[in-house]
Amino acid sequence: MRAAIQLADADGLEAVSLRKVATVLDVRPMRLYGYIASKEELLDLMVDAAHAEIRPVGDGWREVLRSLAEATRHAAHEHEWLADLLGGRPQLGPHALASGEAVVAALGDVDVDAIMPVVAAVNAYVIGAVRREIAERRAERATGMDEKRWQASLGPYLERTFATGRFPALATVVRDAVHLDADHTFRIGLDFLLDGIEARISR
Amino acid sequence: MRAAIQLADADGLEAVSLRKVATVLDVRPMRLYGYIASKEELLDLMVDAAHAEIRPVGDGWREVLRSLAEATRHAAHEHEWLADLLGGRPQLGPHALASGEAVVAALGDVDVDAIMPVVAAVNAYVIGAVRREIAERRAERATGMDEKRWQASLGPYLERTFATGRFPALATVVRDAVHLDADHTFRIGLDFLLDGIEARISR
DNA sequence: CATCGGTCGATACAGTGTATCGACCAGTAC
DNA sequence: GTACTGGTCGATACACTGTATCGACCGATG
Repeated sequence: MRAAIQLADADGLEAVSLRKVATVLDVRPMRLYGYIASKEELLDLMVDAAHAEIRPVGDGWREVLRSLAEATRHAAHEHEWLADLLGGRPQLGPHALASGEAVVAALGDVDVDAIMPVVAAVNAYVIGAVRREIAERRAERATGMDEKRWQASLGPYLERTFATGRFPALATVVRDAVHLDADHTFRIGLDFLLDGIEARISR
Repeated sequence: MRAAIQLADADGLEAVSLRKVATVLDVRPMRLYGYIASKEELLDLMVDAAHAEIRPVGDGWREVLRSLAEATRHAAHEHEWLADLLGGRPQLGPHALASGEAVVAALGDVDVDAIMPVVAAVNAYVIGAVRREIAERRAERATGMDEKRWQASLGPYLERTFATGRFPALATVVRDAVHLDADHTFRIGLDFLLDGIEARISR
């Protein structure tokens, strides 16, 4: 599992094959089936291992939920393959449950029936936001490693598309509105959600 | 592309191979490369085609955003493979842009600089919520097609895990709190988010 | 009718996850 | 010390993947 994470960190998720993992461990491929039942199980183990790095901290439900979100995002920045896996299968491994336990424990002052929807909503937002962010980051990297070539490559396409006049409102926003960086976008969306939660649970 | 969607609807995303698509079309595999550059491009086309079914409607920003969310979720229910692809790559195809245009156009009464973060936040929530929901649905289906066997298979594992006493808060919530169905969970999270947005943009 | 140019797709390649089953070896009985 | 037996392990094989290559073919041109 550690070997698989090593491979995924270095060359992405598609670089993880049972043969390569076995090679890293200096073992024959079929040996791995003594420990895992399938490749999917290996991926599940990788995700659970990543959850070990997600330790929400803070006082009060809002701080803890914000911490959970930031920690998850941070983990996905260190292990971009997490963005591909998060939310793809139910997470019931020990480390994932431990994260959940820490969060739920910190929500002691919240109505019991409200806890699950609140945590589910924050998790959903984080999963989606991280996926979008990593996807964009990869697309930028694919078009030449720096932002200049990215704009040079995307710009013309969008220019042409907007020039057709089929997306006037979109064109206006893209051209006129200030563009926030990834950090701000993530935090603003998270604030929307936490504000909404606060309004409802204190009702 | 339509052939690929047919295959994915029937047997899931991993059933989509260029050979099978070519067979459906009664064509030799390499012929496909006259229309697409790679399999990834085919997947992008599938996602954009799915966006054609996502047409937000309604009056006012809140109704339109809710409609966008529900329509996306509905599309993912009809095409479960969407859950695997959504958010995985930037969506710049014509139908995806058309969805964006419809949404942005309906947000005319919102401050220009607020539009992008708001739409991004709603999209992020929807992507994550849909992924989680579909993942759970698949897990249920994998353990015997009906809810009874699902609980019979998951229950013992969770019982055993909670019996260790390592996750007391989690155990309490899972045992004592009312369990919402997928529809309610989705809508409650969406309401949190829209409430939070409303509070900020009318400030 | 001959030649040329360009297109098309059969073949090949380097991989993938995993089922199968023969080889091997520790432990036992004599 | 030797013969046998049971069970484990992993080499081999299979069915499949996405896609590069390049020879064959065919329509158009001289």
